[in-house]
Amino acid sequence: MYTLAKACSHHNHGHCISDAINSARQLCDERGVRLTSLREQVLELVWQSHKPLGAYTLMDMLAEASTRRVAPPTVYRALDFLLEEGLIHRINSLNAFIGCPSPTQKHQSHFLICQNCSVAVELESQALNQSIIDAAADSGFSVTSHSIEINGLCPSCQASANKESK
Amino acid sequence: MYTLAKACSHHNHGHCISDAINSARQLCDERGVRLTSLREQVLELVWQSHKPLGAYTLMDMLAEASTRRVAPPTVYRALDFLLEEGLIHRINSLNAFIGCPSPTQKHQSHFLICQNCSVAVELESQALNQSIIDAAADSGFSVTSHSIEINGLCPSCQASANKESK
DNA sequence: AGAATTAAGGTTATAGTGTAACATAATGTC
DNA sequence: GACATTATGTTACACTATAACCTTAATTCT
Ligand SMILES: [Zn+2]
Ligand SMILES: [Zn+2]
Ligand SMILES: [Zn+2]
Ligand SMILES: [Zn+2]
Repeated sequence: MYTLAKACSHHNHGHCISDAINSARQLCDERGVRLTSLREQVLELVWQSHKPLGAYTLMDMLAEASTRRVAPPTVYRALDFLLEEGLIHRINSLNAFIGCPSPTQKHQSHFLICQNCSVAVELESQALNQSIIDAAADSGFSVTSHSIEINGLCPSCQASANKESK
Repeated sequence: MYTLAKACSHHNHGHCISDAINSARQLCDERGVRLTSLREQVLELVWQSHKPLGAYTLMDMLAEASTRRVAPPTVYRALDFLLEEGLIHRINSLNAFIGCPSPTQKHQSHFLICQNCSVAVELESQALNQSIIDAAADSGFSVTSHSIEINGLCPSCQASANKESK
């Protein structure tokens, strides 16, 4: 799991990409599912940044990279596969997709989303998970999945905002 | 705030509707904003059930009720107003809207959504709110808003499922 | 290896969701 | 009533996602 501080500040992002691709290959191999070149290419495009990207943006990037036209179903099918295998998540409030840094551990989609720089990072909190389970149980609700999307400002954008206001 | 048990079982739903309309009128009056007949009509349609409804469904209901054609911007503008005033919420994972039973108290959008009967009810948990604030603070993230969408089975659908499997 | 089967991707068309831009009507202010 | 403001009507379009059908590639089974 990457920290928010890392994702929204300067870092060697090549490592993020190669780590994601490598663990995806291993994971797919272990599960006996096929990480085809198209799927890998889409995963790599998703990982170009820590910002969620829309399907049509990915489609354009794909078209640009391969000098051939790409139609929506092509990218959506790849995205469906990646979602299914937990290699990416979908941010519902943005209609956008982002790479998962820890696809081997099954987990729910919980995100911090900076409304200034658009960076989104996963939030992992056992206390938060427990709060959800408890709250649902109080209502007699049986939980199968949940998503949390928290909007606000990442540390670097808070710093910029403070400078501005001085 | 309605309980989940009430919303997903038989109850006098007329009360839900009239309560919602009455408090909306009062709230808009106090705030000096106009609950026009169109806005009130959309609010009433949203409250026809405890299930989130899409904008186009509402548009069709509106057209059917008023024997005149209604275009998307008409319903979206009414929905925007109702969202702005906190009279309804948007369920991002469903692209749908649902009435808020407690619009006078400002709060975030936290929902339990039954994947069987589609009923969605708000979840109010101070512990959950605190968990979010704490988890975000740990990352140095400054929160402005958040939404939680929990999918699963409501009590009555759990009961039905148990019967089925016997 | 060759045939049968399955999985993945290509292609076209269309469904579903949401807005921009501009015109008209209603409301509020002086 | 003149004027500014707000709300709604209208048309056209942008963005997001899927259905249906066909072709190609990979896997499986003799
Ligand atoms: Zn990175
Ligand atoms: Zn930021
Ligand atoms: Zn009710
Ligand atoms: Zn149910």
